[in-house]
Amino acid sequence: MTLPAIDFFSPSPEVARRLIGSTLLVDGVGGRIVETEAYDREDPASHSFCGPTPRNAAMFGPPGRTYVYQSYGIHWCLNLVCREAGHGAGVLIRAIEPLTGLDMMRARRGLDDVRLLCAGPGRVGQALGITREHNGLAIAAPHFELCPASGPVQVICGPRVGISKAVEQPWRFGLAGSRFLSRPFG
DNA sequence: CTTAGGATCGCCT
DNA sequence: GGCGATCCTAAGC
Repeated sequence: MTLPAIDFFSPSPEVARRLIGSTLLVDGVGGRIVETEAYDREDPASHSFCGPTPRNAAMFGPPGRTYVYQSYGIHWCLNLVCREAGHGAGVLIRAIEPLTGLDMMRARRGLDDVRLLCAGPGRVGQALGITREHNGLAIAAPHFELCPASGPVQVICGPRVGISKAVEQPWRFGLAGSRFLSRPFG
């Protein structure tokens, strides 16, 4: 029994919840999404809060595409754009349970521990080989594979991580009981 | 042109 | 729990 495909025109918290349990591959490497965060316009913690800029342009583009940004000059982080074009909403992929292409991910990360391969947005980017070249691409395009969960998924939520504003919004979502989260839920 | 700071990570104590 | 890495962006002068 397969759930319907994710509607990226939906509000970002809804998409973030729906993405939990989905399988994401980039050039055949990846696994099951176990942690996401939603961001939206009118959200002080969002890159889109101050309006469109060259950097966040993809976030104001069509839904169902990627928004890739670099964090702290080091880490590449992957988002999926939500809502209608021009709105400025997205979902940050924070953690993945590694399933496919383990050796490739180990090589890219320089680690053996499967638990740490994709436990955090920067780690996800490194393990999946995400770079600026991946910014603004359709998630339905050849290099990507996104398959909805094949059954019911138990999702938990809590406050987002690593932000100083709008911390109270419980827009972080996770797969209940997963050992591949970037950190436990409160 | 200059500058401050960030949706993080890894290593230190 | 704290801090340095490391670089790009955006805003200010």
